Amino acid sequence: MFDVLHKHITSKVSLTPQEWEFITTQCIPKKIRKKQYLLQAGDKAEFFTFVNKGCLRSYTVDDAGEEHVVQFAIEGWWIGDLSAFLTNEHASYNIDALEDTEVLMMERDAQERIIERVPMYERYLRLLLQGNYVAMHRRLVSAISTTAEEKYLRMQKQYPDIMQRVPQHMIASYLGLKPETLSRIRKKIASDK
Amino acid sequence: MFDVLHKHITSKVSLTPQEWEFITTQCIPKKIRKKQYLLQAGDKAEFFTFVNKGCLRSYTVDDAGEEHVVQFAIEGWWIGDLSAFLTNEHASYNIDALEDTEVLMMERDAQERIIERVPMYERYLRLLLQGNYVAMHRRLVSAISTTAEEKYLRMQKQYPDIMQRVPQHMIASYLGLKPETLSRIRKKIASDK
DNA sequence: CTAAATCATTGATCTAGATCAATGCCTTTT
DNA sequence: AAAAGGCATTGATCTAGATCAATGATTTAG
Repeated sequence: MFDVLHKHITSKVSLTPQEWEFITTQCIPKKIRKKQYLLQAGDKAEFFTFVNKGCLRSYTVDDAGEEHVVQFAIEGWWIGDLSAFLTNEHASYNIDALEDTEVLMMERDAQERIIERVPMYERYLRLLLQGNYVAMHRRLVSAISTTAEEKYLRMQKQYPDIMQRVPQHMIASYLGLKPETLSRIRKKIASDK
Repeated sequence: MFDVLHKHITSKVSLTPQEWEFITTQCIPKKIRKKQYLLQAGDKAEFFTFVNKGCLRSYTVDDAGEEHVVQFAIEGWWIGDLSAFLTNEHASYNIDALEDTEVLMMERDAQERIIERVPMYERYLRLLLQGNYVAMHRRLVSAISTTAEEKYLRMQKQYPDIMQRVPQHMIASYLGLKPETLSRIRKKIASDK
């Protein structure tokens, strides 16, 4: 149940058995069926979520009603509207399940209780954020300064596992492309080699 | 000399006078003349930099020799190649001064010494990262899902101070646009109202 | 104070990717 | 197993923004 999270945390910091025990008491396990929502825009963003098994995606809906995929999360990833979680505001993203999924949910207060009791947890959070920051930076630079084809190839290289599990039109959305464009790019790449 | 940094840190966490004193011993003040480099791609990224006064920018140069502005930093901002700093690798960004600038430089080891001695500094770093993460997320979503005009208007709204200090073609680069395009957008906006 | 860069603006094209539309292929659902 | 809704693919256009080019304006250097 908690194996994946344990591995994830202890790969970054070390914990005493008591500390780990305490952390597990602060997590709420939950199962989500494919297509169900975990969070909807406008909800209070009371929790952050760790994926044990399965696949989730977060996305925004713009004024024109268009969906934009912000993040995918598979086993071993955290997902949530960090901005709303931190500022205690209403979520501006939706999160739903792309597969039947098992998660651990951690409420804001639980998070804070852990920080109080488990000193190294603060470092874990910092390291987690650092990693995400660096990854997002790469994505941003790629978004601003490369062609559609290059974006696709980079993603292929960086997240081959996700590319295989997720519908193609959602990958297009994640990259800021239209499904038709991605389809043509794939065709071109296939014929190139 | 250290006022700006002191204000910045204590706005997020509280420190004892001794702790603050220790932090100041770990900073290296430096002045940089306009157009000088603070960091060049390929350098070891040994430090992270806090801006006391003035304005810096970080940018990449792509295969075609084109510059892409990644970040601006004015008084009260940190700047550096975080990715390279964390992983102890060579920088992939350049950083140079857009005005005569005063900074405090903190080496990786100094950073770690502070974390050892000043427990709340870890939280400061986490909060700093969180804020940056949220801001970058906004930028990414805007980059992927909005028109050039909207990007410009958003930036105007979010960083009016930077917009006034920085050459227009660098703002274009930051937004992933060409200078000509930004010029036309500005013209259109001016005529709209 | 003058010459030389550097920068913003404007006009005339070009093009990557979007949009519109149609077809067939898988998944779900019944 | 049939029907239906969601997907990927392909073709025919369209368009936002890029590119190329020229002209002033403004900054910088000597």
